[in-house]
Amino acid sequence: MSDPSLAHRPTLEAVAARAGVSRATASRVVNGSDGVRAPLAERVRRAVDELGYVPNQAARTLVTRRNDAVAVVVAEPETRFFSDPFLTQQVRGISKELTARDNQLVLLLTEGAADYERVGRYLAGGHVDGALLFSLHDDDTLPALARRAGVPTVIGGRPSWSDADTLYVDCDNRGGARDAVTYLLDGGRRRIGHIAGPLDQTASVDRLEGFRDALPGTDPRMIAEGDFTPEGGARAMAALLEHCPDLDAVFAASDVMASGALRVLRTRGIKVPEDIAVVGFDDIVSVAEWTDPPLTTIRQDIEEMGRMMARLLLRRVSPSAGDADGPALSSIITPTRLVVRASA
Amino acid sequence: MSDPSLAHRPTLEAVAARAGVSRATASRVVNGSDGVRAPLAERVRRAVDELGYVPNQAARTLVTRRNDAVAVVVAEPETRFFSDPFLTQQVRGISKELTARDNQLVLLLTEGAADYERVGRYLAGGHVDGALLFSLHDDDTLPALARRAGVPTVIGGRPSWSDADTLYVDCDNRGGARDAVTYLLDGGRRRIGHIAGPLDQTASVDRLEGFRDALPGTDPRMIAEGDFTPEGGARAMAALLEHCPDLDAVFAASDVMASGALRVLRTRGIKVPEDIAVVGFDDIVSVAEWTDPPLTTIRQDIEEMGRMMARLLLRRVSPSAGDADGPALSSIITPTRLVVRASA
DNA sequence: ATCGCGCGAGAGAGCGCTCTCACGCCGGAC
DNA sequence: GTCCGGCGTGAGAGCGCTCTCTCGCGCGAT
Repeated sequence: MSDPSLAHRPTLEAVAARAGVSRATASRVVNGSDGVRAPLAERVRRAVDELGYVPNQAARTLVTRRNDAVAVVVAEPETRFFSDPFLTQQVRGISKELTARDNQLVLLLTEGAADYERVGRYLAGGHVDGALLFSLHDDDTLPALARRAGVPTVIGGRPSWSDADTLYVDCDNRGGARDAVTYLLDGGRRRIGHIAGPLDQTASVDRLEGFRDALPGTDPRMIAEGDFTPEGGARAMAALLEHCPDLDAVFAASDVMASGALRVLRTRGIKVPEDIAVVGFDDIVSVAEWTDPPLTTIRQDIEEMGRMMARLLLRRVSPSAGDADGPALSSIITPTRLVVRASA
Repeated sequence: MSDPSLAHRPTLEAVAARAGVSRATASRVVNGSDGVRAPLAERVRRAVDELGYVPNQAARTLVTRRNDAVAVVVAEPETRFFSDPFLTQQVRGISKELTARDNQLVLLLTEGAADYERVGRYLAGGHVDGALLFSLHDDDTLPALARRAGVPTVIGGRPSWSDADTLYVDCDNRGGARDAVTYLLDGGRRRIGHIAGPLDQTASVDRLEGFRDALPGTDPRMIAEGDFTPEGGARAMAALLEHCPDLDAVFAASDVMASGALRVLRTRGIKVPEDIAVVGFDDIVSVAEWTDPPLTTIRQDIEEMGRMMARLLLRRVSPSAGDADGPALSSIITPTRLVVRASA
């Protein structure tokens, strides 16, 4: 309020005056459009420097209808499931990509229905050029909201519905899970249990599918559902042990649940990996490297997934700008990689 | 881009026309200023609803010079130290407070000097009304940058310089540390070591001070410097054990370092808390509750600190708006609380 | 009945920018 | 030498909103 340095912010008009050109020409130079002769352009650039001119984004947005800003919408209740570092890393990737393309990141955290309405209004308000949607549950209304608002979106994680028009970025959950189990099988394990995530999330379902791919016809009691928390992992581990005392391996659908499982095993004096091998999923370093023993897990490049989401969205927002505009945009499934540590 | 629903966004003009009033009156109603007679106001409100009118923020900003947006600037390199959950929680608090006051959160992550320049330009560009600065190191240029840009700021964590004009929010690091050590002393521990954080951060220094308050004249070798990582905590623990084999307690300046320390103790077969008691700091639930044994620690209300930062900034931005405007704004030190779990 | 006052409403001027359009100038073709 | 075409530049019209200023109306006081 009444800040001097904000008050004397030079306008394009001032730059033009100083450079002895019209506002239109100054604008052309500032926006890098060609067709301005070198000496003039140079004069304008000097004036910009001398005055410390910075374009007023509001004025620009008002006429161009572009915000150069993207919303990242995170549905809070679900955030807990995906342990926090996951989100943080993804946001980091998004931020980098957005920055590289001169876009801003507006963070919208929601909790509860009232917030959805607020987000809907915000998106409809045309404040952002696009939105990145996170941690949706099965019948989440957020994508519909965004669509109604006419805001291009990209979703983090495969949504439960299929729709050619819906763009998302996810890792190869199924393939990764398959790899994990295959690795256990290759290591001679035969009685392999699975700690699944909540089955109303596609990631959990896909990982379970992968487990089944490698181990068809598994007794359903070898599969226990957790909730992506350590507690859930611990409970699931206990259940597994109960149904199958001679278990020799477990594949958990997340590192965090695996850490809960490890805890139960340690408490009961069961040696990992000697008695039971454990494989996680995610490779969240702060978890997987610091469990005891360190966790063998399936790595997904979380930050890169973030970058990809941002890139995809930006291309959707302005098809011409992106890379040499390929054909239709499509969802992306990133590969996973087995990272062997000590737990299996 | 050419989106239909964005294209027909109704303007205030349209609302006014539908309600049969002037644009000025419509504006008055939309902005909740009084002095519009009830029936007219009602007509305008109905028109807004029917048309689904949402004010164009860019146009509004252009004239009011207010953005209703706040930047959260996080200096990346340091982020690793404060383990991620810390930041996430704080941002959550900020987001809630901002949302409640109809402000947006623009997230700016930086890494390296080049990014600082970019952030400087952004702040100078007047895109936001204020900035929240995080994880600064000792001679960080960010605050100066923000000041030059004329953007009101609030800093997360006590900065190393003192300056009446600088507002920050931090927890009572010193008092918390003192409480931790006092608790250990009360439990009969006598040979207490300290795993400090990097001493170029005020939080580490303050916690060390608190340690010394409770245990004046401690042999310097009872203090080992870590770096807020589990590895650092582990190394520091090992060093402590070396210099003082009959240690009976450790106060670590962070939960994350404590987790590293616990690991070393477990490896060496030293029982916690029987042989050595361990107290952490932060109470990052995902860490403290899931170490083995669960960590006794000093709790700081991270989310609340985030809220306070936001509130402070908003009051600084528009002194009139805030609560019944108290006198001068001042920095805030929040209390800490000892949380007893199993490790001490 | 006249005057003045105050409140509610409208008219209109920008905020700083982009972009279309018109214009002037220079070079090449006739 | 005249004409045309095209490129480089300037003039000006808004984008959608807020806010000041003015105006008109109805009321109480004289």
